[in-house]
Amino acid sequence: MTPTLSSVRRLRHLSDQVFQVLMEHISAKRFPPGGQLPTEQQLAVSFDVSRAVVREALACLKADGFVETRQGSGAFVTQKPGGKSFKLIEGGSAPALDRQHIFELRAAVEVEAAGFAALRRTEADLAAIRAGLTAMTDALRAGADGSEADDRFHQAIAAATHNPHIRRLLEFLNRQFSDTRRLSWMEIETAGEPAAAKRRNAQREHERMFAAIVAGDKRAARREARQHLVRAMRRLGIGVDR
Amino acid sequence: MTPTLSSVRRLRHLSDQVFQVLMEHISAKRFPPGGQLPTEQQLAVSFDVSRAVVREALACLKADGFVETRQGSGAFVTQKPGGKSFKLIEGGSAPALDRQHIFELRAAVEVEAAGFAALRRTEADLAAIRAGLTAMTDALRAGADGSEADDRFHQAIAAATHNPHIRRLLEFLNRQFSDTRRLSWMEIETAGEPAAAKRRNAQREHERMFAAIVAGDKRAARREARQHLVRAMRRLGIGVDR
DNA sequence: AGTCATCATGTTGTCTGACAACTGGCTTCT
DNA sequence: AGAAGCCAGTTGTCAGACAACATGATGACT
Repeated sequence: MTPTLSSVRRLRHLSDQVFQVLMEHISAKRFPPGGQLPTEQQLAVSFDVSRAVVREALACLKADGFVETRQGSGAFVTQKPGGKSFKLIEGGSAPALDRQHIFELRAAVEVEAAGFAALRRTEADLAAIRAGLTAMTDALRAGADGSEADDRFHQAIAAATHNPHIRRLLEFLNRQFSDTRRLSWMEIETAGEPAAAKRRNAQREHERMFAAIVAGDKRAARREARQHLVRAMRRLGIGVDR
Repeated sequence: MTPTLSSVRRLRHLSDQVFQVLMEHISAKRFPPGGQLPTEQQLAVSFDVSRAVVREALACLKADGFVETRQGSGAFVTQKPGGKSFKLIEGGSAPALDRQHIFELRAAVEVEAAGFAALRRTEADLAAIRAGLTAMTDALRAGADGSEADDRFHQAIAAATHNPHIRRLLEFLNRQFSDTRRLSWMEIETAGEPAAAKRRNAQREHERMFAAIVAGDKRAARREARQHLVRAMRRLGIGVDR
């Protein structure tokens, strides 16, 4: 029951702790890029855990692209660590997951996505976007939660860019955002009386975005998307720099 | 030497194969979100591998946020799979890593980054950007490879946004891009005679971006950044939709 | 002496078996 | 009926062993 004991055995999974410590060492360049790590045996005795735990931690590091192993040779830090995956919450050190900064990134991509959608949309794309739009209208009329329809609308636009990376990044950011966004809608629901009015405004902005995309007007699509997102930030109570 | 043999044992590591198959099943929603996976034992006998291999594959899936395990209960698919990390090369199925689409994404973020940098840059930020600029000039004058200075210039702008997510995403995209970009510079070196002229043009665009950021003119910064990136795409021989 | 095959050693990859920690449902006792 | 405790099942961890592979040293042959 010594207090120092808890510092080692507190986190549920040993492999998580090993992962975190190794990640920290790599981030601090205590293990320099391209350098070789200690052997699994050495790490195991060093951390006082079994080799299986070390291997699991290394597997996570490999998955994130911080380490690569060569059978018979050893484990090495990647020249450009972290080159395989992008995470909002960097391993261990959480930068607060602030809504404003994430939303700014989302807006940057979404504005451009609207522009590309205007250029490249097919008839099928337009149909999908329209479907999201009408679903939103129906939800609004029924007084239901329109967030799902909102998702579909934006996802359809992302798909219309025909750029898989833009589409997948927006999916990723929305996934990270959905929890807080649900919460925000609830806040609006409870706190703000003119919730319905806000939604009607959002819907009007959606329609203007859609019109620009239908017209194939890239600049207008970007402008409308930007306006929609800026206003959405205001509606969600997120600070916005213009 | 039978051909069927290769289909099973071609990927070096068994855990990679298991990871890929499981990932495929999850992507195809054969294992639905929120659903429970078979036990490690069952997976082991099903894949005809040891439980250690299965555990390593599951560790990768956990690291990417597709699966979460509850000790004593089992392993479950996340409600929103893939919510923890964004990768350009989706697990196994490589979407060709096409330069155009990645560059489009990079441009979207970098244009917005220039805008935020114009709004938020401190004196230290301006000094860092200027340092990258002068380094580029020196490299250009010395006839050296200016790609490193170019990196520093763009990274300094990304840092000036004071938005860690935008900065880190640009770092990530540049890391993915650096290999192909180095190649592209070489192509320019060999194929195009007016390589020096192209670099001078790029440098002029950089200076205009910098001037807009110094002036704190968000719209001008965005405009110059967009123009720079569009022209960079042309210089690199990447198709560009305007 | 120089070159090449061979081997010894060390490292990662995989297998096997076992036990600890924990969960959830079931039984059993009051 | 309600609550306590037990029990099978599952993940987490440990230990030891062997296979696959890489690398440098050793030795044989030209």
